[in-house]
Amino acid sequence: MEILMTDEPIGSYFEKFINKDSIFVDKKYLQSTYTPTTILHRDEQIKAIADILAPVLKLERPSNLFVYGKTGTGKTVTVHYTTNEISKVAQKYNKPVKVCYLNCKLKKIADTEYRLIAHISRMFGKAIPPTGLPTDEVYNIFYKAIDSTRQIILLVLDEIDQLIKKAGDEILYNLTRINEQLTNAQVCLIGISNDLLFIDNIDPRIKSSLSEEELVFPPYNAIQIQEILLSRAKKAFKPGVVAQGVIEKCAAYAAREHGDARRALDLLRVAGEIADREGSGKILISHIDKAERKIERDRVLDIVSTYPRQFQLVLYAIMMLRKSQREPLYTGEIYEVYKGLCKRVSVSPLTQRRVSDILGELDMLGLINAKVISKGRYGRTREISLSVPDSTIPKIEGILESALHLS
DNA sequence: GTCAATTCACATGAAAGAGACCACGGTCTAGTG
DNA sequence: CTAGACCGTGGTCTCTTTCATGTGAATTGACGA
Repeated sequence: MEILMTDEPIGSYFEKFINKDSIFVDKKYLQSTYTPTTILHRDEQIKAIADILAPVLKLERPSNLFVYGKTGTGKTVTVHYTTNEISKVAQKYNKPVKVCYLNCKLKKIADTEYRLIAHISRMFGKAIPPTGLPTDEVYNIFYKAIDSTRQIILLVLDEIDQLIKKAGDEILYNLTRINEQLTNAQVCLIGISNDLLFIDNIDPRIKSSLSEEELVFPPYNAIQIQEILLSRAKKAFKPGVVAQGVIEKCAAYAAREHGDARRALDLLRVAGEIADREGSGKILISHIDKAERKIERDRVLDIVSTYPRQFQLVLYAIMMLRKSQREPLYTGEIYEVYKGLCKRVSVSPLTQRRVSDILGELDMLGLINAKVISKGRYGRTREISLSVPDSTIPKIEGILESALHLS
């Protein structure tokens, strides 16, 4: 959030804002929710998905499909696109094909068995309370809801690895066997996963029925990302506002991060916003650097201010300890400082077991670097260091201190 | 010097509990005709 | 007689605790050269 630095009246600021011409034509083309009309560098995959799913148009149940690939390799967008096309055609020929897309990562929507089934049922117009019903009851409602008419349902489960990690693989077992319970309707599962190893850790029976077909999305290379960026930038920005080398730099950043196109698009969009706000009529390379820092800072600050108090306490303990002591830090030390901190703010401390998990989660979030090491005779522990840029540390401290009512 | 056993300081897993939230069905109450 | 208020029961969900088991290499100490 940039702060208004001048002392002119706020009204005229807004007026300026509305009159100021932005370098954007339409930002939506750079947002990750946008599905482009043509997808670059994914022809093979589109063709493969189309081949696999085509039988739905004859009302035959296609094989279940499992899609792998790292983040930002276009899995979601490609599946979206293909299933959209299918439902368009199906509509044209009046075939009862329905596509259900669900992102399992979204909290409070589809991160447990109950919620997943409830959410799908709601898509079919059944009202299901957010909690309170037995799970098999919800299944019954679900069966009734979809089995009432003859139809084929393409159930797309995005980030399915998250769901399994949190809720176990029983859901998948139930889902893969769902067709046995149905007389009219048929369900085809399309699983999308970021985690390439995930399928190896589930029950082999489920594995074989879920991944009747598999499809791997390779990362984009830098050139491909450039082309993608270019095609989106053409629509999103006014002509000529993107300086030489900007696209290339964005692509290079993203290619470094295993070819994550989403990241590249975010970077470009934020760079555009910054350029806009600075009143510079062009996006320069320096804006990309600023954008990268801003994205990271916003992400970190968001986590720090929204996560539960116990997480904040652990993080604050790490930051305190870091001042008096050289990194790396170890779990035991942090726990001691944490306990002291709890006493100070009169919060009952958690067990070390729990704190250990919290440290693991902070690591996953990328706020700290935690590596399990063995110090031989002196035990096994996590070696921990803070992994946020130094420039944001004072801000984090500020947020934590006010959130925890420390002085 | 070499080798296996020991040992530390946690990590990691599994299970179960606490407390918040919620639906459902039954009972009670007050208002209505 | 009926709509709504008010329980009790039984369910989910998240965060935790409890108990149990695992683990990797520095250290130790026995052994043989």
